Amino acid sequence: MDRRQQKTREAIFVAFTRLLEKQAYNQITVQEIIDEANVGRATFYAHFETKDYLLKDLCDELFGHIIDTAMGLPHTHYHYRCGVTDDSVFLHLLRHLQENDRNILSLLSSQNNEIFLQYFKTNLKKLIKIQFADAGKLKESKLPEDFLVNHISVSFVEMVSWWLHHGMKEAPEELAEYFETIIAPLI
Amino acid sequence: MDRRQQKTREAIFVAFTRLLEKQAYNQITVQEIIDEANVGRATFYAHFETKDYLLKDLCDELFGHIIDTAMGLPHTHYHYRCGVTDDSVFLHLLRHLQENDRNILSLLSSQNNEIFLQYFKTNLKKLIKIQFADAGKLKESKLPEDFLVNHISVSFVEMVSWWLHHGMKEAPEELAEYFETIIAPLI
DNA sequence: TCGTTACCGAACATCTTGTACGGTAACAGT
DNA sequence: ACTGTTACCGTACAAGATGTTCGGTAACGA
Repeated sequence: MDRRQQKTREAIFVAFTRLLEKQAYNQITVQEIIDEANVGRATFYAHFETKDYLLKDLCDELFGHIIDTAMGLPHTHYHYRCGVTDDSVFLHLLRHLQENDRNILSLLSSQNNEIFLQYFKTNLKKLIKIQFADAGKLKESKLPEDFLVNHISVSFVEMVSWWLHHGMKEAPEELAEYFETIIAPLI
Repeated sequence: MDRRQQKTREAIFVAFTRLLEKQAYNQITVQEIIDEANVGRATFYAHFETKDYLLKDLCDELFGHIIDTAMGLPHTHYHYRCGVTDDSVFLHLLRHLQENDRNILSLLSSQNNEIFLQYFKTNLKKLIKIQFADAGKLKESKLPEDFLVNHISVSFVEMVSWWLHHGMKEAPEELAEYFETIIAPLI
């Protein structure tokens, strides 16, 4: 890919991220983005059809990356005794988040957090569905598998949201235990 | 209050709701709202400062109503045996939802559902916090009370969301049992 | 009946959006 | 090093949205 394209795309992402940390998504205009990114108007539209597509592409990069690395991990045994094993996907995700890769934490705790939490959930759901499908873990439960996958994904993401809004006082390991407590009885 | 004001306000709410069922919130313009509601431009701005405030007022009416009626109920004993008692707040809410009061279901299952789910969560959290504070139920748990209140609220609302997106096949009673299954072990 | 007030409709300046086009310079491949 | 390609810039533009103003009309409550 042309180096010029890469730079422009990156500049727009960075500018957009900076704006998202300060303002509500709805209030951000394309004009502000191109001013902040210092690119021409036509250039912006050559890269992204609309502001919404820019958001989508940004999120695909952010969460695609996180989930993909988690995909590579060996599948965890969730109800393995009472504790959380060291290679738990969830603990891995929490640690990964704590590193604030690509300012993902700033976005997840900004006033636009709902948008990003939604993308997070969607991607996490895929991950969990695959993990459970491979492991064949949920057959025993009385609850529909689909319901359970949804519940687990949502619970995790919302726990992260809660964590952020309380100053991230807990260590990832402690949070993982919380999660174990609320999920383990179900599987 | 002047009857003219009531009618205008109601007309705008109805028009706005109709639009929200078809379009994304971001795409809806004030122009469309006043066309659909058949009111003058100046009139709209006399009632609502911005589109965002209109949304806020609408949600306050929708969820304020639902939660207020639930507030009036006697507090439920959640871990009362294994079953859900007939006067469970959650079952009450589910039944109330099923009646589709004020088209709240259309909004909760529209493409704008995230917005409304968020308002739902916020209001439900208040309700649960009060119920638990009065009953003093959560003292025994290892989890922080705040975390637990959040988890319960979020789980309920997301369960409703799941329900809607699957065609509402389950009866409220059945859903209430699902909820009991995922929450009861915690309290 | 009468003073008040909500509404209408039109006009308005200002901003945003998305597109178009010619000129310039960075790029990739030979 | 040369050359054709292509991404970018700057400017301009039409179309439409926003939020406000103002005088006239009619519904309202007392």
